[in-house]
Amino acid sequence: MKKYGIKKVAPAGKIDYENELNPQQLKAVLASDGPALVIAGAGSGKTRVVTYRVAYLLEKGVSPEEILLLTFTKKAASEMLRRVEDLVMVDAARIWGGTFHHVGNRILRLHAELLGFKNNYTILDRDDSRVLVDTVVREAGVDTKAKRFPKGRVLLEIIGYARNTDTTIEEAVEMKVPHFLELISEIEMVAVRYARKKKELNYMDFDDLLIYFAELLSHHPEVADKYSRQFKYILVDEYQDTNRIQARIVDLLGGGHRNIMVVGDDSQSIYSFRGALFRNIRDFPNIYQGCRVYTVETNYRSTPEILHLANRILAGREDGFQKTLRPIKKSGPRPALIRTENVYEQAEFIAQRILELADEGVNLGEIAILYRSHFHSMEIQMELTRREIPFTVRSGLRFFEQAHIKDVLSYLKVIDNPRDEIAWKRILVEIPRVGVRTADKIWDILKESAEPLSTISGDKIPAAISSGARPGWGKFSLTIRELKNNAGVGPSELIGMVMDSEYDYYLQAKYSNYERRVEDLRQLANYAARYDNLEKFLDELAMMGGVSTNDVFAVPQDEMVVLSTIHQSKGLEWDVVFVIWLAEGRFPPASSYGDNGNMEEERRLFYVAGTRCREELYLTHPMIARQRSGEETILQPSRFIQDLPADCYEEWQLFDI
DNA sequence: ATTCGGAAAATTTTT
DNA sequence: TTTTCCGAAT
Repeated sequence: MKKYGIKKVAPAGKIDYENELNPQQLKAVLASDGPALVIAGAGSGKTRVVTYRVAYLLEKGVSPEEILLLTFTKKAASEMLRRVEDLVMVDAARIWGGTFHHVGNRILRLHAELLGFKNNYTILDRDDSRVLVDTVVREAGVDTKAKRFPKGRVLLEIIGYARNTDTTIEEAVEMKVPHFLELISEIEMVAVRYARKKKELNYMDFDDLLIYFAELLSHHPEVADKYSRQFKYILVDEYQDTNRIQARIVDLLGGGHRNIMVVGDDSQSIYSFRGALFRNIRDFPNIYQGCRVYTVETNYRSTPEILHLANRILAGREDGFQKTLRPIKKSGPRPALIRTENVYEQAEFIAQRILELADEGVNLGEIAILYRSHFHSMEIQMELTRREIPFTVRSGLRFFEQAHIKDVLSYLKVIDNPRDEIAWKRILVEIPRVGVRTADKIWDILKESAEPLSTISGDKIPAAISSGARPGWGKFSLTIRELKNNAGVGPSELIGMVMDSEYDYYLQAKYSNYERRVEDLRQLANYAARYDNLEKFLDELAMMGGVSTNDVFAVPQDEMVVLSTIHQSKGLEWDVVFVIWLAEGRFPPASSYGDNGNMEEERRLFYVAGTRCREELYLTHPMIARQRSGEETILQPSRFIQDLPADCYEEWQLFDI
């Protein structure tokens, strides 16, 4: 079938900036060249400022590829670029937009040899990284039994924190898990071997995409020069959540021409656990002398009642830029505080209220339930299911992190990169009668081979493994051979081949919900159809861990209540928002107490939660909760609520009818 | 020496 | 729902 592309050729209508922006926004959008900081409070049209700014630059004659737009998620970038295209007749796809990780990857793909990698490196997602760290621990012969040694997950967190904050492993351990300080030398050794192993195997984890990006720019002036010449204008969104490395990257790229505009809100910095420094935004004007500071405070999103509460959350804070959200919307109901007997009553209240709202004509898609930690959503999920209220969960295990998805992707990975140890071992141990030991043996042979995919067919491997494992191996090698012979057909078809292979029997045997998993895989194949290049497909997926099932399936969102962690709700908004589990020990969580905790960040998190809401805000907390031991404890209301003046909310009392 | 099966434990927040 | 740990089975 013939396919048509669309190119806009009509001349762009001139944008009427004065009419479409408020005075504060206008000043920021029309800012002249040079460093600029835009402090944009929640709901103040931050995205609008960024998109109009980009459109303005384009109208001025800046060409799209000269603009670098760094955002917090890939989705935010594409959304902004889409809106730019509505404003100006320019092919916005030519603008470099995405997360630091995306842009880093794009550039590293071209220059990785300069750093001792090959350009076709494989990106490790978090689970891959964990597996590799565990492998390193095993290979290093650390005695994990004598003293309790941190697990892969924990080690990764330590290593990642140290790298993202540019500090030593020792400091990271002291900060995160001080009780492991006595094992510091072993942990340091693991960190070193992990880094070495990644280089040997041509792997980059998420942190590497940032750190090697920065290293590339600082150690190779000719590369830095090339890109800082190319990107004449740099815009960074959510600058309050950048870490030291990211700030350095901005510096290295834009330090010369200084046409850097950073946008953010220091009150919404909620990622310090992964190294974000809200100092970055606070100190920006000092680092960039002559920087102009623009403040955008008019809030278009929320009612005065909600903003009053939001402003009070952060009242008395010393640090940061002074700003007060100024309402423009008409008055609405006061936020409600509901104390419930226990978690079940909390869930029942919310479900009931949602049904009432639906009766009043509120669209379910305009309702969100926000919480601090994913597991806080469990009772709610059960209650909504029981009452057949449709909902979508945007936290917890992500679509691409599910076992069967990762299995099938591993088949594709070994075709794309036959030296991918993690992917090989993952699928090898799924062969009947093959476990870790046999997988090690097979990998040793593959590793030494000049062409691993051809070695699959020889008799070298059957000779090395036990007779029990040979039949399984035979079928497996056939599948690999078939994939290899069709490597050019595109990821979607390859996924189909894996599904038709012996792997299907494995799935049936292993999982009780086989049907649903097969359906997932069909959707994955469906999704893959939009890619014709295997490497690109795998790259995107590795960095899309945060994508939920619904993003992949393109299910219409407007019919479902959204359940989300507050972190994931950043940048989004709903008419009705429930913030749940507002009890001491839950939100703020126990981990935020004490010297190593970060109570101020928790408070900002509460601020983010409240400011997601347009009309009706509900704060709930159970008064009694069952501990894991089975014991019932009385919960204190969250200090965030106790600290609020009483005029911020009204209290509702529940009674049986 | 390995694999496999069942029971127990564990889940902050994420590019 | 998944990882981890341990003893039985091959």
